[in-house]
Amino acid sequence: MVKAHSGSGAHPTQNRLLASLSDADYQALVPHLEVMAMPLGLAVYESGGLQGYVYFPTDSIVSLLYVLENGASTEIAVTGNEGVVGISLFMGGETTPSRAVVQSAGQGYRVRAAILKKQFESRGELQQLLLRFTQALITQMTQTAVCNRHHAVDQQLCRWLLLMLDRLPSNQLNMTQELIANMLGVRREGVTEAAGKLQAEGLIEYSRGRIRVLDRRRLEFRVCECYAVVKREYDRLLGRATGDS
Amino acid sequence: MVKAHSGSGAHPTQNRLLASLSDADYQALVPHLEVMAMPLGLAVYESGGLQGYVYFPTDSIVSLLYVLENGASTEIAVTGNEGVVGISLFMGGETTPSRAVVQSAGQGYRVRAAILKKQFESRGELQQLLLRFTQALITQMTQTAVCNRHHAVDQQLCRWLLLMLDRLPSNQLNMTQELIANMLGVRREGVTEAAGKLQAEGLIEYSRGRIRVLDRRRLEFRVCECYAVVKREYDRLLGRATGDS
DNA sequence: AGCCGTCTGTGCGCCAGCGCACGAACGGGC
DNA sequence: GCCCGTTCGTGCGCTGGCGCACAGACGGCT
Repeated sequence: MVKAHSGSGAHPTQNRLLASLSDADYQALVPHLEVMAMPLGLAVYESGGLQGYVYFPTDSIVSLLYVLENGASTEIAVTGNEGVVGISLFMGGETTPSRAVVQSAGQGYRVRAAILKKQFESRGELQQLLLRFTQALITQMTQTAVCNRHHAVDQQLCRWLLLMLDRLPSNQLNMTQELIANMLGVRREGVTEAAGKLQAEGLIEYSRGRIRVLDRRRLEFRVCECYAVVKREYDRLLGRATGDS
Repeated sequence: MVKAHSGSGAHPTQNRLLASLSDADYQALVPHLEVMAMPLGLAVYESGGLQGYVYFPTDSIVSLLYVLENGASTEIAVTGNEGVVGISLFMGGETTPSRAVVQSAGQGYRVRAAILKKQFESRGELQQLLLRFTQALITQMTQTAVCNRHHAVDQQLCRWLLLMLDRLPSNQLNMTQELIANMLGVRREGVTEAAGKLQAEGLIEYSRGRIRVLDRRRLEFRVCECYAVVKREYDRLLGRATGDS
């Protein structure tokens, strides 16, 4: 059952949430962690569907997104190695009306929901950690709502790029403009235009689904306030981040 | 200390969250509840501010809203007698970067955060209830984000009216178009136009900050899917609602 | 080398919502 | 009953993003 040390040297502490557990909580959870490949596009949860696992990304990134009846979609939040996917499984609702899709391929760990839930209910510290993460996630969601309403596409793109970058080992992300458009809930052409601006300014460089961030500093200068608000809350609630400015 | 029976016959069970507590939890909490007037515009929480109380509205309604640096604002979610205001106080973060403002005057109860938190940590059932409520709130927030992005102002107005209606004893709400505009994060003129449409269709009737809903059924027919999604989640997670179609 | 599917750039017309600037209508206070 | 502040209606021009349509450009595959 202990499969925590297989594959390419993956280790549970690569997920910062797991890493900040107390020794007791950590030891209790580790035997139930399974390493898992998270390929691009994998739907970790479906809207309203019952899934039995909770996921801890290490070098992968998962988007929570909502798909409308007419097919239009919007990303609600994004989770990488700083968090956990599937909060509804310990919040008591079992499911949510949104999807969770792997946006950046990599690895992660998963635990059976029942096991995590049991530990959630018994161990105070694990619970507090998960709840604080949930609150951070809420901040990200609300800020997304506000940003959707008030800010222009190119600023939203900046925000999104920085969110991804914070959760990525390198400064390169594999993502077509079409996909980004789905995330931001805008037209693909809108992304082309916004990305064109950023490229012209020398902030990024991309071709055919491969984006490299050249100047993170200036990206942070160009982004709307929303990014900093979210970042600050994550740092405050979960401790200082790594891939940082 | 027992101030639960003062004023105009207010009773804790008028808040549905309190009403659905087990007898033990309820009895433990009641001595610490204080009746409280919730006048229009009262800022129950300020962004980032430390407030010592958690609030349970009875016939009042509180908006969670986010104010941008330039003064523009957007409502994130709305809470009435079905819930509680101040989740960050038991989620572990103590505060959030958003405001909470009374949108519809009335009464409510408040408890010192420390007391609620203690019971949250000891009593399993109270905790589960609050967490399920939190998840419902998250659904409302995400749906707001999506609706902001994809739906027209008049549909959003329908959604908003229905949300308020569900939390109000009557079919009348006191709210200027200016205020509604702040909530929806749009121009006042946009609300004038949208409200004009609804009035022309005979769905509502309003004058000088007083809106009466004449035909709730048709309002539900006109609203976007977002309302039903949220409603369904609230019903699923918190039990069947009252002010219902 | 050549092909073909994917990805990106661009150019329309269109419309919703914005920002601004008034004017009208209502209603409470003296 | 009058006045004045609040609330609501309306008419601009402007812009950002949408929907559509098509052309170039890159890259993997045979």
